[in-house]
Amino acid sequence: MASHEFQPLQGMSDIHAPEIYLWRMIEERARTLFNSYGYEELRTPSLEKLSVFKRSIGDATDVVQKEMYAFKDRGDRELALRPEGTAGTIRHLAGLGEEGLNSRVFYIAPMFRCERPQAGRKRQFHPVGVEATGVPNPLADAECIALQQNLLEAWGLTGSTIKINSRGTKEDQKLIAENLRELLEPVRSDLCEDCQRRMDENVLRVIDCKNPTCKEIAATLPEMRSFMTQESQDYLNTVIETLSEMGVAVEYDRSLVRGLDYYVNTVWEITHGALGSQNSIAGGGRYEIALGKKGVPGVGFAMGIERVITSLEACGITAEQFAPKGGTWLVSLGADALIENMKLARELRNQGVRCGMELAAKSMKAQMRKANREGVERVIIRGDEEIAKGTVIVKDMAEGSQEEINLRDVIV
RNA sequence: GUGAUUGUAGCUCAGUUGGUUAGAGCGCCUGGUUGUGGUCCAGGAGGCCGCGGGUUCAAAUCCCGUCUUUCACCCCA
Repeated sequence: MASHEFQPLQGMSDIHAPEIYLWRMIEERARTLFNSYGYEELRTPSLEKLSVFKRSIGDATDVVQKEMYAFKDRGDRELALRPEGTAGTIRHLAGLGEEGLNSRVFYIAPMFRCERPQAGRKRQFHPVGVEATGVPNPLADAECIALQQNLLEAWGLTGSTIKINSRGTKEDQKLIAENLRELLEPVRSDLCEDCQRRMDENVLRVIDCKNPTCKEIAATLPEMRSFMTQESQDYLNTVIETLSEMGVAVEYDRSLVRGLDYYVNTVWEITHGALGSQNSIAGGGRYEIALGKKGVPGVGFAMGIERVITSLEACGITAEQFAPKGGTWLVSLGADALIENMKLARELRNQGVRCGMELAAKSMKAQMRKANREGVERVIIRGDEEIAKGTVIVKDMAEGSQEEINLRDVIV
């Protein structure tokens, strides 16, 4: 492990057993649930034209400006590894014409961001996300959040909180920004350095600054929604009320903003206490993404599998619980038995039995030790005697008992 | 990008103020009489002490660089 010759790149990891079984559980249950909601799986390329991300995520966002793996290929084309899933998904859907403007798709795929790794942040990370396109409808937003709630339940994850807010329409956002700047200007020098910068670049972010002084100042500001049109306020209220009807608990959070440019109206976030500084396991929201001539309206979310796993582990859910166990181990005594067991293993495996055997000539003791470590339920022992008689010895590993039976009785 | 932090056997870690052949536990392998696991006992294999420079008679130990780990800021999943 010390030699970096065998290490993956910084912030990237090999996902192997037993952890992989937790990944598979998460992915399988997500696919099943998405299917029940009528979502189709979509796999877009990991590499896209840089412009796909610039236009949808926002040219000025940190994600685009300093976090993307962007480069020119041999043909001098500007490309980037996807830093998130929505842009590529919408690129695909927009290309479908009318049909794409009313679709439901999900993805489970690696994304890349060249940042300094830290708890809950890898350079290659794996969100599971959904996108539902269609004209803005608060019921669609509510259903999307309800789906997410179902997903958490399916995984067995408890102790998370769903926070919700609205950023209003694009027009509202302009008004909000203007008003906030005006209100903040007199106290500009009291804000932290970052927030003074944010005032010019992205005022909304001042609202969710962690700095105590900024927090105090933010608390004195009117809620964002007070600058929105009545229609926008009603939209948010309908989402919250619908969720309440459906029995999904959400928490209105006036300081929730989220960073990507494409968000309009509803935005939400799911946090979990086990996570540390990067405490959000999921983010979502309604968006309006301009690609080509038309804007694609939709709603969606992304949940980081790495962060979900950290949260699950805090709930006492481990990968070992999902590791395959049981099955049969074949012990061979002598060269003939080895070949005979190769044939028997094949038949058992064809029947779906998890079946293993040592392929090299090893002592019986070594073979039994291996069987024990594999955690199999039974061991089948064969030597020259048994082959001559057409029998096998079957040993129950938990009981320690064994009996000799006919070979043909092994294969049901 | 900024600021800390880590790096010694497969894994978790010891390694004293620089000083002989670098240790432990777990794991692994082989045995404990003919073909029987999990417990026990005995033995064994396995280390460019992250990498590259430097200081020194002497470096795992001190200095510099580099890569990596972990954590925080920024930002986000």
